[in-house]
Amino acid sequence: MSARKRYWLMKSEPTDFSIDDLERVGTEPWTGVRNYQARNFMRNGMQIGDGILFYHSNTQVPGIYGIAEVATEAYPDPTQFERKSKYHDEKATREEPRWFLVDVRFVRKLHAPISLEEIRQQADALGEEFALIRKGSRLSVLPVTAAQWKILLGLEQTS
DNA sequence: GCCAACGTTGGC
DNA sequence: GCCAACGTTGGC
Repeated sequence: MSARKRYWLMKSEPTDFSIDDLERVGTEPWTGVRNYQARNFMRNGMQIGDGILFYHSNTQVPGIYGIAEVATEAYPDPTQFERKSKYHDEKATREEPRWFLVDVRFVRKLHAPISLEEIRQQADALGEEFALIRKGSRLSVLPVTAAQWKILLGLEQTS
């Protein structure tokens, strides 16, 4: 018995980890999320097989560059326990981990990226609750409705 | 590089 | 519980 598939958008700086990197490795643990809202989406919301829009931030043309999917249930982010990691959290213990992640699996690259600019032009259709273009929102993991998913991928040029 | 917006920390 | 200080995000 599986619940209905959900959709998400996950941001990454391509200099740190890009859609090409994901294609190369296939599956990647989404380490380093240190925001409670984003953590909660991964820990409480995500299910294996959910769709992910892979977004490049902090780059020449910010936007959606590929599709991925949730590959595992949520589990504790191992980097919180690693003293040498920049993601180390001294308040986290293995008995009571603070940060969770899922593994993300490559599905495909888009034929052409869907730029943030194009996405903004669909603001009315996407609705006010869409966190990507909500003023001031910087969430790196955010939910996407089935309707929004359809609108966004409808912007992909297929030629 | 700038800076607005936001989240977190810590003193009180 | 308040809030100033600080750090981070991320578009531009």
